[in-house]
Amino acid sequence: MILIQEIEHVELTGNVLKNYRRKKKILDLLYHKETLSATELSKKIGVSVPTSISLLKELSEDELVEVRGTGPSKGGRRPAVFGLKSDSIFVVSCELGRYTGKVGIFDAHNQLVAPIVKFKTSIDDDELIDKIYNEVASIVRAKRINPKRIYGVGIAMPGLVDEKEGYNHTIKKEELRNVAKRMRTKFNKLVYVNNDARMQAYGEFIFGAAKGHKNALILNWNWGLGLGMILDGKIYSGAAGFAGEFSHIKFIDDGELCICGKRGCLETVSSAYVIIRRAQEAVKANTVSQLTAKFKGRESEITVEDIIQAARLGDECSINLLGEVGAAVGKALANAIQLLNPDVIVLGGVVSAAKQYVLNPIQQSIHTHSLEQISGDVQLLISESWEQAGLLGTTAMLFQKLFSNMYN
Amino acid sequence: MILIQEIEHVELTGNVLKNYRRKKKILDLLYHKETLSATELSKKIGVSVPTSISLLKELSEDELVEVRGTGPSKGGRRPAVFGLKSDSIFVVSCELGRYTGKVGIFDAHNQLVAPIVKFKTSIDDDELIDKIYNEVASIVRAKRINPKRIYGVGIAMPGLVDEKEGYNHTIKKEELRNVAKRMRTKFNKLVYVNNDARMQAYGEFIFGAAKGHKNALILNWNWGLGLGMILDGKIYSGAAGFAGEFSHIKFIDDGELCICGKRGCLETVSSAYVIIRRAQEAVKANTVSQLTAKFKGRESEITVEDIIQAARLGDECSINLLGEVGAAVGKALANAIQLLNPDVIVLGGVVSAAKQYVLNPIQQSIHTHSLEQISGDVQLLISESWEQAGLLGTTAMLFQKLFSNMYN
DNA sequence: AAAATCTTATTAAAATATTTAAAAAAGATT
DNA sequence: AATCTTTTTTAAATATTTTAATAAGATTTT
Repeated sequence: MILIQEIEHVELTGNVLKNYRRKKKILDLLYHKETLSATELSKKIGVSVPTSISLLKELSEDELVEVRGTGPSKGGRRPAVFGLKSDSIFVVSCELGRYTGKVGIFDAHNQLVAPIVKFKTSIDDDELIDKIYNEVASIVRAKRINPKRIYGVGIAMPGLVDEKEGYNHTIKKEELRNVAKRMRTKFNKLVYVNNDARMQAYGEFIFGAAKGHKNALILNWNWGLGLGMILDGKIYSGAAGFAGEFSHIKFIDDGELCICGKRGCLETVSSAYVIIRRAQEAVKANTVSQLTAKFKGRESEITVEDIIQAARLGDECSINLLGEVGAAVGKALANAIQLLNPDVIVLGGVVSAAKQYVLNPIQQSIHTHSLEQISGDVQLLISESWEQAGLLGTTAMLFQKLFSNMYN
Repeated sequence: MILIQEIEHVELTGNVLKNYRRKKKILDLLYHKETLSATELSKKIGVSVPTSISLLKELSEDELVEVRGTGPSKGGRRPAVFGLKSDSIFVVSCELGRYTGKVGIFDAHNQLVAPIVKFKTSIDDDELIDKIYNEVASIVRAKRINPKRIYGVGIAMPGLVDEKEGYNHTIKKEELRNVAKRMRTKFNKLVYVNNDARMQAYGEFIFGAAKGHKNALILNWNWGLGLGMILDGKIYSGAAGFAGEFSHIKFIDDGELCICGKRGCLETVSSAYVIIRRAQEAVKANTVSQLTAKFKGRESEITVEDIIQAARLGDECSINLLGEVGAAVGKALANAIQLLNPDVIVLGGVVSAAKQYVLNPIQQSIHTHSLEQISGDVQLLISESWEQAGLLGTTAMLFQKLFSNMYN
């Protein structure tokens, strides 16, 4: 079975290597296109039709590819179209938050084989990998999946993650930082680790609101503000994998002290935490607000959702609060737009649920702070599938790694 | 002759196409590596040694490649090494400034065949293309170059340039904006047009201070501030080709009115023009300064070089002036660092000649305004070959286009 | 509506290209 | 000088493309 060699590090040469690369390329093309005919494939991989057909025959024998009916024609015999075989290639994708994790098994059509499983954990959890493994094992048992058909495992996690090394610099215990290595030891599969905002960005790029936009900024607006960037159609990670640290962009000279040790970071003005704190303060100060009526005396229970809900019901205090943080984020985004000239910006995370209450001030702020020629064509959207974005991004990345030719 | 087909748009198929691609790949590898053996090439292009040798034989017959001696060995027969033939492939590179242009003919070893020629022009000059053509023609005559051996012509020019279309949106007359088309009509060669800051960035990346750094920011600090970005080893242009508009990043709320119509752009604080104006004002106000002594009554003659020169001689007024603009640029760069996590920043342009008088305040400012983890490893350098950076970048880009496989 | 014609896909066989394996050449190392 | 290594060449084996033939369906004509 051809894909396994990626793990076993078998050195391929000559014709065997050529064959292996071509097959991977076919799998990759089918992963992205769903179905293709032998003729189309022959053009895309640069071989003649007979060769293309013989490669497809071999892939069918490996049970990786199957005929999925006939395609359309514009006046001739209709072609047989090929696609990835269902139930033959799976990957495991996991996304971690501050206190929880979720994991799912996906097939080559990016479909979940069972509902996403949630569990309590954190990036500093000693048993993180074991927990993931156990959750996966129980899905595998329940759905009677052949474990050999699982080809890769990926994690999207908060922190300063170096994708190449699979290293999370934010994990406290030094010996636990090499996440990729721990995963490989436990699963013995292809492993991929990256930052959550970047994987969400990739998910939105491949399947969501940023689909088809080669230059997209995707903001994960939560307790921090993580900016995932798709530049020239690829995830951008920066020199050390630290790109997109939007949270700690200097926003106000001599502003409030931030957890990072600097003053006036964007995070100190517009994180979900700050929004809640400001709402709490307003309630404590008896400001006229629906929140005061509802939460007076138990301010610590206020959530971002509550504030958004109040805004929807016309609460001026909440609307103003969301407007102010929106304007701040918009100003910061304007700089990013000026620098990167994206064609779309997608908002995700708890705060983005506020929709027009943050969209409008952001849009306004972008107009004020950047050149019309550059920002004029930027679409500003809210993610419609943020729950799955990170998992789907990780899945797509795993398949890409699986089907890519590392040599070249 | 194989390369000409790129211009004639001959549709290649099957083995002919395969052969053509492989030859291009060999040329590309030799352009970047200077010399390679048949064995090394066979590995890099994925064919066996006999095939590699036969391809090299064909390229030799086309006079594109030649044996350049024998390579080293670690205990066996020494390999013949191949390289691009001198005097057989040339390109024309042109760089425009606000009021002047310079042009040179380069061989495949990136060497000038004659000194750079300078001439007066602007991007709005009706006869721009004719002027370039005539300058090239006279070099061709003087050096007896076979015009058929010139395979491409490139221009690096100021303005909002869309690289894909070869369109400069900043040119006033609508009908002159399609620069690539005008060039193709006149020269009938492969044509490449891009923004000057981006081409200088590419030059620094391939040959200069940013060499080997896959994520580099290169600042063209002149009348405007253009930021050329190398991200993941490629020039980054953005969705519409407008990326890197550093000049008009919002820097001061409700600041000075900028030519772009907005207020408080970085350009209004730290362009070469602003530096000169502030020096002039200081002289008019009889500030204690070497400049006052030298230029009182003829303030309009002050140049940036004069200010830098004064700073070098210890003039406190000039040192402070450069320090202030440096701090401003540093603060803006800090945001870019936070977003993009580059591994090197290179400064070029007239103001960068001030060396430590701007470097130190920039460095200081970066430290203050960005996370140590991200900015800690960033090198801050001054270009040592800015005069040629744009031309060399354009040259490298032309060869890359020439040797790349457009289909794929 | 059936037959003829056109298009495109697939298969088969011949022609060509490429790789593999073995031999020869050239130089390095012992 | 003998042995080892690596490159280059050669010839046999294999793979791939090309060309031609066949198949299958679409379109047009009768």
